[in-house]
Amino acid sequence: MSSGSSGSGSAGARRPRAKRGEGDRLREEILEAASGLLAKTGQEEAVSIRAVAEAVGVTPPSIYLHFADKDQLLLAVCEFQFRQFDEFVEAAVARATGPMEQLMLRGAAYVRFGVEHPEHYRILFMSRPSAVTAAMVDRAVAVSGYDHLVANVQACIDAGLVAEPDAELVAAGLWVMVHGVTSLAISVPGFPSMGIDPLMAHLAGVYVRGLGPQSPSR
Amino acid sequence: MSSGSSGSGSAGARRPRAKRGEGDRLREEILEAASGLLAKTGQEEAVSIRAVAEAVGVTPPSIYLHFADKDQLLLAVCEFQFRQFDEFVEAAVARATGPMEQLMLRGAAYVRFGVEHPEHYRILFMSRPSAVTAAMVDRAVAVSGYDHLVANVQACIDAGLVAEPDAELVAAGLWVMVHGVTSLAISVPGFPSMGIDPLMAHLAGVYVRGLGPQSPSR
DNA sequence: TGTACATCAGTGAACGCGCGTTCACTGATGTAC
DNA sequence: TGTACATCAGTGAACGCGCGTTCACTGATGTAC
Repeated sequence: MSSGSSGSGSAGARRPRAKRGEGDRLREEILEAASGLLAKTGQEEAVSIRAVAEAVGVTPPSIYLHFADKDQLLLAVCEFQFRQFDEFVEAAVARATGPMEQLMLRGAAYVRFGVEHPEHYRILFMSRPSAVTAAMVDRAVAVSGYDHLVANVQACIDAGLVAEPDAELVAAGLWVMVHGVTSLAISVPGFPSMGIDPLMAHLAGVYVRGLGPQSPSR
Repeated sequence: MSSGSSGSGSAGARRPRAKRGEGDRLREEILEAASGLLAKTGQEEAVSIRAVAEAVGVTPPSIYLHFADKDQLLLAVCEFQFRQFDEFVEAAVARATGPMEQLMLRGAAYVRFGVEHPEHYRILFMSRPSAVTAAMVDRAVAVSGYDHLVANVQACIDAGLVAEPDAELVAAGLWVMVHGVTSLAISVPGFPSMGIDPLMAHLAGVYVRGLGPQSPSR
């Protein structure tokens, strides 16, 4: 680490300086490096200004050329993650042939993303709400997953596949289920004992039967 | 803060020294102070050796008379929380007259605890698994909630109230639901838009109908 | 074609801070004779 | 009853560290004349 001389091999090699108009390239590289750090170290605290700078191959003050302070950097990372999450889910859903199949694919993709990128998932849906993130999470949830989910549920209702008429209520319930599976799976070692797929199959079965077109409770 | 002189009023007043045999009293006070800090500040990072010491009214090195290092302190705090959580749920469940009512009360108490003590809940069920906590969470989950839940589900099955014969599977599904509601409620501002009680009622209704004694899917 | 100059991406050294932890110590409490 | 001593709860000062952030700067790239 503190080996002294010229230094080209260490952790992050010094990257070539950007050309005149390409100042924004560093911004993207910073976001990617921060995401990579998150995935690699598995700890949000590992994303420090200094660590990100080193990963990019740049000195800490350079970060401030693109982000006002650490909060703004983390917020941008969060936005970056939301975009990736949304793309992942929409890609998985694209091949569905009907609204119910789409709903199932959506849920499966949601869980898969979370389990495969636990640290990113934590940032998106498990971090403490703070003044700085509140506004953006609010917006991002609206923009990315949630509206798509509500529309998907509404399509199921319109097709007569779901008896409960309140799409928002059903969407909230479905979110609870996929989020519950995902967050327990990445937080509680050994959960679920029977494996994620059997649990998801059980939940989907129960939920579909419980919601299905036979008359609801009242 | 840095007002200088003798200092009796500041944040934590210097507490009287324990009598000869009562060294363990400080240990309890440290755990309570750490829990209090967690609840008051709403941030796990606020629980530093120095902050806890100040809250108790003692100097930082005193902590080391009772805990080998910070990890051991946090682990003990975690244990302390699990005990409180378990007591809370079992107290709420005590008044139930049948296994299904007990199950409902259990779920409601679980969610209530989490919503009322979000930081404690985060520590118990939402923190990153680490080598030091893995063993203890594993044990604590077994000891406190989970076994009780499985037994409760089994009682419902035995009473013919639930058709699915796999108690562990149903218990996992129920945990997913209450955890999903709780953790989204404390992480996503504005969730659920319809309020926790209507959402819980919806989920309970769907789940009970889906699991109920009418024939399961196959 | 050549030179002076503005721009802009990035550097290097330093700041003050709070942290976990260590170490030699102090002084009240209890015990042995 | 009195005195020397062991015990033990806790102190005070200091350590080295990594952090976010700042400031004056450098030197390559492009532009005007």
